[in-house]
Amino acid sequence: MPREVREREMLDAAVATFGQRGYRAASMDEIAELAGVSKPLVYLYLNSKEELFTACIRREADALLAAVRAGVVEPGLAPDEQLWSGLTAFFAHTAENPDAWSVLHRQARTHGEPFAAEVTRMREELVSFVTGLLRDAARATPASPDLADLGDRDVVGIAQALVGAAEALAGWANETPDVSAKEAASTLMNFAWTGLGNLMDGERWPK
Amino acid sequence: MPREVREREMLDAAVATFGQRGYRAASMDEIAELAGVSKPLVYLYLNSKEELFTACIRREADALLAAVRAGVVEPGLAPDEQLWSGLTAFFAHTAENPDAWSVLHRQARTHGEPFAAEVTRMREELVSFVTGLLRDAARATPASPDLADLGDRDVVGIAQALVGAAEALAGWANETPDVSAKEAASTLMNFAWTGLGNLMDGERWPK
Amino acid sequence: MPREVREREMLDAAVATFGQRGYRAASMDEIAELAGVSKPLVYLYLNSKEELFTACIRREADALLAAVRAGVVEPGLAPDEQLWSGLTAFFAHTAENPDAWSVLHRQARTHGEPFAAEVTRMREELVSFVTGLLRDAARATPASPDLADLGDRDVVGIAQALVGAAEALAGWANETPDVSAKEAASTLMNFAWTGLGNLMDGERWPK
Amino acid sequence: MPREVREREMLDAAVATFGQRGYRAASMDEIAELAGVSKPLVYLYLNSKEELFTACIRREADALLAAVRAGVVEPGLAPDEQLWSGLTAFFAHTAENPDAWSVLHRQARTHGEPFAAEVTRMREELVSFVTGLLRDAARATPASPDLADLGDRDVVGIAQALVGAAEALAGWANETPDVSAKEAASTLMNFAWTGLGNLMDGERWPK
DNA sequence: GATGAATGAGGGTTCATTCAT
DNA sequence: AATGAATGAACCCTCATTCAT
Repeated sequence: MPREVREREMLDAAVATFGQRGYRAASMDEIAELAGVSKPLVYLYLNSKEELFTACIRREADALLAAVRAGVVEPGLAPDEQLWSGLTAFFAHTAENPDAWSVLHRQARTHGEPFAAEVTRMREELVSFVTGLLRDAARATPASPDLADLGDRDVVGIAQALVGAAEALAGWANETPDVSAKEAASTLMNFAWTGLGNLMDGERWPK
Repeated sequence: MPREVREREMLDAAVATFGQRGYRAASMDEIAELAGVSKPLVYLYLNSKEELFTACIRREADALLAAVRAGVVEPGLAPDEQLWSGLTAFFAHTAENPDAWSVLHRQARTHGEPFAAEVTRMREELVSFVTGLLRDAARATPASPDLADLGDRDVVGIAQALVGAAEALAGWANETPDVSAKEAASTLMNFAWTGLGNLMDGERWPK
Repeated sequence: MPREVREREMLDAAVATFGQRGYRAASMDEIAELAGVSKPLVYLYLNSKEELFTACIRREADALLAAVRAGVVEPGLAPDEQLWSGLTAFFAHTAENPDAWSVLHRQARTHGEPFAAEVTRMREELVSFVTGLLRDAARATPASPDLADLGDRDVVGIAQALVGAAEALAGWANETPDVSAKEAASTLMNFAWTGLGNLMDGERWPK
Repeated sequence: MPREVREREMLDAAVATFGQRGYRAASMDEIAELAGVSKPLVYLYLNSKEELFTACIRREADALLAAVRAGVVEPGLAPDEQLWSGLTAFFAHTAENPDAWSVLHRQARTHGEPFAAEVTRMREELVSFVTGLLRDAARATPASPDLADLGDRDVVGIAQALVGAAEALAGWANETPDVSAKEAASTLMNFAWTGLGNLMDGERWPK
């Protein structure tokens, strides 16, 4: 069997095992067995547990970023609709790849460097993606005094909050039966776009 | 030395060690040494690593809940101001107890049952606390058609999103220099109460 | 059983195993079994294979040096008789501790730093011990133009040769039946003190 | 590429690797890579690690013996000058082939049978070569009562000591900067031919 | 003549846990 | 109330060796 194929199978097995057991609790034995190969082959191809885990993180981070970007490509949409598209793609992807999501959201950030750095990279790309959306939206609103008086730090903070809310909802949606990606995205838009204050007054998203 | 005191010292040492190393990487040896006692004594008082970790989680979850509740007790406040108080207390507590926060937010949820259950319990109490606030607020807004048409699931989802956003901001605030609890709370209120849509239009919290 | 005793037993087992198998081929399992303890206890007391081996080398090097020095203490002897005493003690010690001798002469010098350094230290002490003897002898021979025109390097070289010859004879004596320490020492004195050129002419040591 | 050439390249690589790493630490992977061939080819030609190492030892032992014999062929020389020639050749060869010398002197004798036997064979040939020289020399000294009263065992012991001294000096010369083969040989002749007792009295070799 | 793919076996190290005192 | 001594089990990693092509 060609190396490339085997290597992908190993990564699949590793993501599943790491996602379910955690980095430390996952054993190379279990990963090898799940991949249907012997342990030495895993080492031959991926060198060490650390490199294997890093390779998992990188692959899944790239896949998630790609999924979100792909979900938002339709041009000419209003900013809130773009955001909604991205969120829907995000929730759909995490729901379809729960082990990968566990690796990224839980395991990788819990086991120190050099793993956290990989996820921080992804998170920063998501955050900058969101801040881009927000700034675009602000520019497109003529009456707006822009987001200028919020300051860069506030904007980043808000994006962090949005990503964190999305991540929490992803976990909740995965554990709650029958919550579709669209429903999760709508819930989040209600919360994040409309704002609690206006929800109180009966407003809803989409208006 | 009385048992109760020793036990608290052990839990302190355990929270610090688990928080910094993670559940698996923390060794009973290290915890015992940090607590200044011999390993068999740890076992005598706390039975096993699993029970020790569970005790840590439970103690810190209760402490965090208590801190948030204590931050909100002033009666007669407007709902948004109550929310702001609770968030401020939350951010202050997590900033002052980073190891405890690491145990609750990262470690406990990363290492499967029975630990995740403890955190889920805490999270659900936070969520129900927040939903209570929201429902109270809605009742206090006469013009509101209440939150009724949102459905229970939406309300819970929104609360989950709020808690998730708060958790993400807590992490970000801990890693970013000089972000005070009040600043984090204000950022979150801007995001969560005002809503992104209205931020675009120049609105800010507090109005 | 008290720690000190156990530790000595472990070192005994380790010297035997390292001496017979070599550093790499000796397994911690075998050493532990020969010492009658479990492997973790070996690690608890001696930390690692490397430290264990180093401890063996150090202990045996010190023991050998002490044996040689003890063999030479009689004051007032002529230099050649002092040398003969030291050599006899050396051959007796190596014959009685063949595993220790293997560790020092073969294993330690074959497995790079930091082991070789320990043996180099011992060898240098032996060499400086021998050069001391030689210089004393030269001073005590009034007619001698001293060893001055030999230069320091020649003296060290000669001492190295003597130690090397002794080491080779030790190996040969251990493998050849019924070669006593005294016989080996006498053979070496014939070679080293009398010199081949004079042996040819029928001279012998002692004259 | 013809088999013979490939095989020599493999042995070269193996001698270098074994000499530097030691028998156990050298891996077939590293040897194959250094030889520029795939691992199965090494097995095809040399069957196993053990046989490969044995082949290395045999080749280098023969080369060293040949070098010493070649250094001594000039007929009609005095016995001490013949000995000096042989030693010079020995020191020159070991200095030019440090990896080979490491294999013979250190590695081969440190890793038990069947390797030690190969070196013992070589050593015995050296010893019998030297005893031949000595006996020839004794016969050529009319006044000498021959070496008869030394007994065979003494002669062999003396030859062992000489070879051991030469080996020790070879190691010392390799580690000490700027010690030429001739200098090492002269130092050894001073020691071995003249004898320490006469060095004390100011004698030197050559007289 | 030559190799990419693959593995059984074994070694160093760590750790949660217990027993006798 | 407290500990020094000890271990079974498991984990990461390496390596000599083979097979199909």
